[in-house]
Formats: sequence, C-alpha cells, structure tokens
Amino acid sequence: MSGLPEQLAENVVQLALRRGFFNPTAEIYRGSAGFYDLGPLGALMKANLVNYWLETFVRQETSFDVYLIDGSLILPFEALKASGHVDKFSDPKAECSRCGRVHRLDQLIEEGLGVKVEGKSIEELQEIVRINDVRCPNCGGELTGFKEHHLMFKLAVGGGEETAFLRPETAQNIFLNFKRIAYAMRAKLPFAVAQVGRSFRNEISPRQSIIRLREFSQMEIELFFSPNRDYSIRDFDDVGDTIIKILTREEQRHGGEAIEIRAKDAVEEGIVPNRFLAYYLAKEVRFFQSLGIPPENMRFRHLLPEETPHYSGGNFDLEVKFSFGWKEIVGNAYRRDYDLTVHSKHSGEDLSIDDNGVKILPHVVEPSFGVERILYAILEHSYLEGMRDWPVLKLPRIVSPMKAAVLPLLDRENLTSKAWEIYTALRKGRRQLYVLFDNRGSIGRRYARADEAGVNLCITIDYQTLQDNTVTVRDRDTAEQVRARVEDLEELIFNDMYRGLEV
RNA sequence: GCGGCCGUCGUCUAGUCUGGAUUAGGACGGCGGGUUUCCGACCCGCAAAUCGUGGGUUCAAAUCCCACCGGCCGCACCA
Repeated sequence: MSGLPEQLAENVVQLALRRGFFNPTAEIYRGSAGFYDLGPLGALMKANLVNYWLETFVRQETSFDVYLIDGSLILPFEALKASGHVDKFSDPKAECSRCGRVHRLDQLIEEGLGVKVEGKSIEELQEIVRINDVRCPNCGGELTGFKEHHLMFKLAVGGGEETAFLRPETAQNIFLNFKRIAYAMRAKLPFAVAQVGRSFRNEISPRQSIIRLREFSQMEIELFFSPNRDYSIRDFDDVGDTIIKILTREEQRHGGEAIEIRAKDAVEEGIVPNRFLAYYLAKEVRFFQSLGIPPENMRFRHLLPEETPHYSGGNFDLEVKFSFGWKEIVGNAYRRDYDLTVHSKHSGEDLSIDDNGVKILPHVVEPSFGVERILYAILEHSYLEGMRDWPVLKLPRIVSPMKAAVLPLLDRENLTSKAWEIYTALRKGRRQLYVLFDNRGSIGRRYARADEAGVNLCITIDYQTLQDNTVTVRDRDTAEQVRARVEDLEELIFNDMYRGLEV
C-alpha cells in the first residue's frame, strides 16, 4: 500500500520529469528527500489548480462569506505552544540495542503497561522504561537512544535568537487572526476564512515522490459557526443531494467496504456530525469529479478514535485510489472550539464573538487540501497509454498548463510568420491564455509532444489559412479537427477550458 | 534507523558472471540541415557517459575486493 512500485506511477513520474512538471530539489546535488520543485508546466498547473479552487471555495461561495488571507510562514514559539504543536507534534523514540529497531516510546509504554503517558517528557518516559523494565517487543532487547523527534522545523529569529517555527499547517494563522478578521470584516456567523500557502513538517523518512513532502502547499478553510444553532445552508439543498462514500469506523474494523449515502442523509443518520462538514464533503466530491477523478475512486474515511486528537468531533479524510492504494488528499476535521479556546487562554485575548446577542466561541469545521497530492492525483488519473502511439495526458482543461499550441503545418516562411502572428495575438490577449509555439520536426511529432504535455488544443496554420484566415483546431482527447476563424480563436480556446465543468 | 535489491549518455539499455580486441556500442529523445500539404515519417549530420564516489588487487578494472554515497522495496514512522 505504500511506495510507488506500480507501472503507472513510474510512468507518471517519468513523464513529470521529462516534460517539466516536477523534479527533486537540488537534483544536480543528488537532491534532498522530501523536497521537490515544480517545473515550468507544474508551476502553471499549480497556479491553475489554486485559482480553480479559489473560484469554487472562495469567490463563488454564497452560502456564507469566505475571507481569504495570506499569513506568515514563520510563527512564534508561544503561538505554537498554545496550539499544542510544540508538545504534541513530536514523537518520543527509542532504539533497541540488540535488533536496532526504532520504536515509538509512548506507544510501547501505553500498550505494554496500559498507562496513559500523553504530555510526558522524554526524561519521564525514560524513567518509566527503567522502572518497569520495558523491552523491545520484537526481540526483548534493551532500549537505548531515547530521543524526541520533532516534526516542526525550528528557527532562531533575529539577534536575540528568539525561538520560532515554520508553521506545520496554515490553519494556525487563521485562528491567530480570528479576532482581527471578524472585526475588520464585520463578520457574522457562520463565516469562513481561507488560506493557500506552504507548510512544513520534518518527516523522518519521506518517500513516494511528491506525495509525502517536508515542504508542501495547503489550501485550507476554517468555517466558524455556532454549535447552538440549527443552520440552513443555502447551497446545501442542492449540493447535499450528492452521493458520497464513507468508510465508517465499524467497516474499518471489519475490513469492509465504504457505504454510499446522500450527504444530507449522512447528517440525518448521525454519521457525519454536522451539516457544514457534510456540505464540504459533498462539495469536495463534485470538485474532484470535475477534475477527472471518478466518484468510485473517492471515499471519506472516518478516522479511528486513536488517530484523532481528543478534542476532535470527527475527522473524515478524503482518500483517492491511486495505483499504489488509497491515499488522503483532503483532511476534513471538526475541531470544535479547541483552537479558539486555547488561544484565548494562552494569549489572554477574548476571542469570543457576538452571535445574536450572545458571546460565544464559535466551533470550527476545517477542510484542508494537499496541493501536491492533488496535482499528482490529477496527473495519474489523466495519464493514458494505448490510445495513440504515445502517451496522452488528458488533463482537466481548466488546470492544464498550456491551453493551446500554435503550429505551422510546415516550417515554411509564409506559414511560420502567420503562425507567429496568431501566437503573439493570443499571448497578448485579454483572456490571459498560456499557449505555446512549435515549428520543429514534423506536424505529427508536434501533436505527439503536445499530447504528452496535456495541451488542450492544437491550432494548425496551413495554406488555406493564407487564403481565408481559418485554421484547424485539433482536440487533444479525440484528435478530431474542426476549422475555425482566426478572429474567433481566443474565445474558442477560452470557452473550451470550461468544457465539462457544468457538473 | 534496520534489512534486501540496485547504480553505464537526458531516458531505456549492451558489456560485468568468465578482467585485455571498447576511441564504452545501440535505441529513443534532443539539436542543426534537407525533405515533407495534418498525427513520434524519411535522409544526412552533431552533441551527449571521468561506467555513483573513493581506495585496493593487477602489466591491465565498467568488469574482482573493501568502504562510503544515492535510489527503490520491506519493516518502523507519517498527511
């Protein structure tokens, strides 16, 4: 279930390297595990994905207000101490002196002795091991090398070397800015705050190319609401009818299948804790379906109690079926009022706001999208072999990096200069289209290259173009060609981006 | 972090077992030129590998030995 051993994954990674979607950071120095750069096509694709997400989850959201912010990547010690990350976001570890296996110390003690050790320091844990003679469960050897593996990158800020961390999730900026946003925007519950940006986690041994990174991008929303009111959500009437697949806790224990249920019914039956969460689950399914991921390859896994923090009111991971198994691409968490409570307490600021004349601390539902994983999911679901003599990347037209390629049928002066003229007009056009120009090799070779890069349309300039100012427009997915007038091209390419999005 | 497998042009690979005739060969891709009126066409040419790195054995090492580095897989960990 882990690693990328499958042929498909291998082909996708190779194509990504060959065509400039992504590659290891500092590759010429053999790279550094867990860090990847997006190449020319990957960077454009990411920008398009983020933009489409912002359209869907921020700009076009009319069920409640969504405010977009852009916070600092570096957060001071106190903020992350309060959030619990400083204490909780690390694993105590110990190594067996005989067989060399590394174990998680807290798990070892909790399982072996049946005592809770949450929040205990590494020294305290070591003492417990010594007193109770806890040994390696694998071979019975003695434990050594006690140490804390911290998942946050620590920084020393300024001359005084004040301790700070690279944020482990974008969410914290939102809680830290909650009061300011609420007042500045005169926000009324329910409302949401969204953020797109980088987060950092110092994983022990990341693998699986772009799937598990130490530096990654998140698109997150925190939706604030009162737990005491029964809201109607405008778009839920419609969106709530979406069928979603949920892998319940019971089914996970039996090794069973996900159940299929309308999002509305999932709330009614108490499977999903509230309407806001169900609303997002349904919206996510529609979002990813429009990005070419079939519903049968998506499921929400209700995380088991031992996988979720004590304050959680329920976490539902959106998992996508990859060639190497199911993997989370969105985490949906019902965080209750945990974050605002701890930040109120530690900062001394009253973070409660007025709701219908009553001061309350709002509850929070958090959908958290992993950008690189989504990019990879789209690539894998778009990669197609066997259709032509070369692989075709049937990327969702809205996120594909290049919307069209402008190609002279032959590299002859009159055709090439006409093609260049058309290319320039599109590049400078108001629709802000990214298009490429290619006059090298035969026309078939250029179609093949364009297919592999996932270019939506190929515009070919031939001798008829010089007569009547029309061109052929070839569709990547069908290879069919139609004739179009040059003056209609920009609108044609633009409208083509939205094909199939009326889901 | 431990164990197994692997490391030759950008990519795939021949050669490694059985050391020497290899200026380390080919294919794909790339680049230049020619040709070509729509799907990796064809022809000519060019560039591209200190054989992962370092040390050793030998008259001679891509080839044998040792160490290290990196990758993949499994275990552990993890979004």
